[in-house]
Amino acid sequence: MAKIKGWNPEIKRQKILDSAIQILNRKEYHQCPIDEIAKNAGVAKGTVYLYFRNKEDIYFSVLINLIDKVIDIAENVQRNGLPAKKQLFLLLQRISNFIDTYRHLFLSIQQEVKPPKEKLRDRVHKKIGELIKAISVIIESGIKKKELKSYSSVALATIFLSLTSVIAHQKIEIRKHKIQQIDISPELLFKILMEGIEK
Amino acid sequence: MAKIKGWNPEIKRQKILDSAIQILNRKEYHQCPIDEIAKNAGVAKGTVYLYFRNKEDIYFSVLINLIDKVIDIAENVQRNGLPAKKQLFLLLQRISNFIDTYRHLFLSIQQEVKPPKEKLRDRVHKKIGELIKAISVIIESGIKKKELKSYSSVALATIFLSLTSVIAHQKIEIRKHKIQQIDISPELLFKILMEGIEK
Amino acid sequence: MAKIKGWNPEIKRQKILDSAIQILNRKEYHQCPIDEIAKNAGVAKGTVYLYFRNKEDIYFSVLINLIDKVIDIAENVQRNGLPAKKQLFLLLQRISNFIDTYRHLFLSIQQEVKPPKEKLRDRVHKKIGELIKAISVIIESGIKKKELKSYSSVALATIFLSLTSVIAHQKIEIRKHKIQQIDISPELLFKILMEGIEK
Amino acid sequence: MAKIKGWNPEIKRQKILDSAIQILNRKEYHQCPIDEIAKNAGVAKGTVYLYFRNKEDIYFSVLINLIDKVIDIAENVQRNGLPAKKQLFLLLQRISNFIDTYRHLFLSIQQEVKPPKEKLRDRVHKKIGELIKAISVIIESGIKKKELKSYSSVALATIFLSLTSVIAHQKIEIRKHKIQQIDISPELLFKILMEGIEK
DNA sequence: TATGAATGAGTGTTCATTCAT
DNA sequence: GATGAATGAACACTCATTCAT
Repeated sequence: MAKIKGWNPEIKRQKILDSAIQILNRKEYHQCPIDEIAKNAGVAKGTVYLYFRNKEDIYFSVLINLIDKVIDIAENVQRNGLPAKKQLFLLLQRISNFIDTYRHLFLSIQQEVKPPKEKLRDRVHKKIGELIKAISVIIESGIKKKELKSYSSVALATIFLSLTSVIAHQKIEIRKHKIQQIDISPELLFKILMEGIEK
Repeated sequence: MAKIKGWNPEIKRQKILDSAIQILNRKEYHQCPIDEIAKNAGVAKGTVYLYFRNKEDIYFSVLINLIDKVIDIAENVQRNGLPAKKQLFLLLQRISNFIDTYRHLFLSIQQEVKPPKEKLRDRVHKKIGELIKAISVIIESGIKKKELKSYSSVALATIFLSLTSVIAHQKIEIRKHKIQQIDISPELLFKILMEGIEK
Repeated sequence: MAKIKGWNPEIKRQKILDSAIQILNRKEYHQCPIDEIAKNAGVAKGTVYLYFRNKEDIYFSVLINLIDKVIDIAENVQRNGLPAKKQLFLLLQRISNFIDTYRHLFLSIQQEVKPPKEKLRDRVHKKIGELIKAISVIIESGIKKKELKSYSSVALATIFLSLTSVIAHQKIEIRKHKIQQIDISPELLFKILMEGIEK
Repeated sequence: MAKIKGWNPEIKRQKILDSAIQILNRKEYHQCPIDEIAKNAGVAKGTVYLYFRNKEDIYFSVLINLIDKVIDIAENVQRNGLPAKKQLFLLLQRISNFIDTYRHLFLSIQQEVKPPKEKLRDRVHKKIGELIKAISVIIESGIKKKELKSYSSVALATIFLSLTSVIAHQKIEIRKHKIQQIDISPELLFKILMEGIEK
């Protein structure tokens, strides 16, 4: 299947994707000319179109690539055999680290993506569904082991994910603007999620 | 042709802003030509530039306008003299209703807005700070009255706000794609926020 | 309706159209960048799009504009009250002169125009229908007055029109390549059309 | 991998040419990427460039190939020993059949081909000259045998050829648009060519 | 010979912004 | 102040052609 020597489409595709991730993490979609993504990947503009149908395809592939990474994190955590609560906390920390690198794109994932071609968007929606599934597996087991209250695990996973965006916003504020240092740590977030805020 | 006595630039500005809110709530920023916003407001393209410096100015003014509305909601709730817990629940419900109308723009508020001209963005950040402040007033009083645990009220307000985006996403999913009806109601969200999910 | 002073959309539209006619008469469609048409018309590229939907719209508008001119010729000839035969000969001569200026575009009219958006092409087809109609009016009257054999006037008009392309080819050959000076004059063509070549 | 003995570059060249004929007969020149022609011929894009200098070379080779086929038809007809008139009618019919298959390309032949590199175009012009020569041989003999009036045989051949495009247009109209079924049959065309339309 | 990945010039189109009226 | 015609920078995408393998 693969060419006998040297050339590997997957590698080059990933190279372009990585370049796109860098650029799209810095600037908004419409401020990222394909040309820049290409140059940054060390290829010509035309080459990008050998690996992606169009700009949207790149964008959504980037998002999916990123979600996949988070899914990996979740699955790894889930496999470590610790109690569900510990796993959730670990997951929060790991995602927090992940966000250190992919601040803006991470928020794009959560952000409702407005009306481009439907098919592409659905790819992302499905992926997010997978991510929520992966998180809900952890929660599910927590519920079974009576560690957690028996709410819908999917609902809880959704809420959990949404909380991570608090972290993402924090990091952006802190780094860029040094505004009001509210500092919501993963620890605090986790505590509240577990115990609530009611006295 | 003679101007009627009570001509008021603020009124026209608001007309344009309202038009922009409508359009920007439907489509993505780059798909909303100034021309469309102008026509929709019943004025000519050039007129828009008499009231706004440029397109970004419109966009951020729209966001600020919206945040102002949410601040109003928070302040109204805060003034009604009910217990803090009740107030928070009421606020969640009111924001939920608000989101019914301003789904997409509401998410744009939360979404980190990427690198346009810094000054404009800061206006939005400050406004969000005000909103969080308004919410934290409620929380603060709850803490004082021992209704709530004594975490940083700003931190709690931030988390509270971030939870509302769960609702916004719900509404979009439900309306547009009818995917997995997870149904996270304000009631559920509120319960979890109060009591946590730990058994 | 029209602006009180100075600005007249029809005049500018025609200016662009005239520019397009010049350029498209010299080179093939795909070798005529909008930019060149615009510059040649003394306007900016964007301005062209205020008067035409897109490049195809320009192209077909050019063709229609040209056919209209030929229709005018035919109608003028038809109105002069001469015998049909004389009229046909006059028409052939006038078209021959017309071709002097619009050699290439004239052939484009006759040429089947391949698969662009159907609606636009149909505009041209309808116009050609009108032209054939205008010619057939002359022929019809010739048939009525027993000057001409009673074939279908539309068929004869179609054949007549197709013969003019012989002239167009001639002119191109003569001017450009000076190949075999066959020299098929309108006179010869007309004689053959009238009397046939059979002895 | 070892080349079979009888490998013949001419055969592969023709394969590519045949592929190009198919594609170019369906779509306009600029809508026929070399890639498609190559794929359709079962070779790689690069291979095409081993047999043709560039895309234009392909195009003009296609036209020449086609004209050659028509020349063959004319020469075959000419050799059958029938009276010139019969031969001309036969030729008209055969070309009519030929057009059934090569509608669009046939019109491209007649169509003045605009300013590409001159050398290539001249090849086509020369070929058309040959075709006209082949037709004029028939006409010449008709003139000699007093079947036909003694006009310039080349001129008559040119006119004859131009009449065939009436047929080509017919076929396109009929097949594609079912517009006004004027129906100009080869029979009618031939009758008019022989006897004229004058009463 | 044959391949097909890579290139990048070329171009249609959009749209924020300006400015003469 | 209000208008909307005009502008032209910006950008996505195509595809003929090349060349290393």
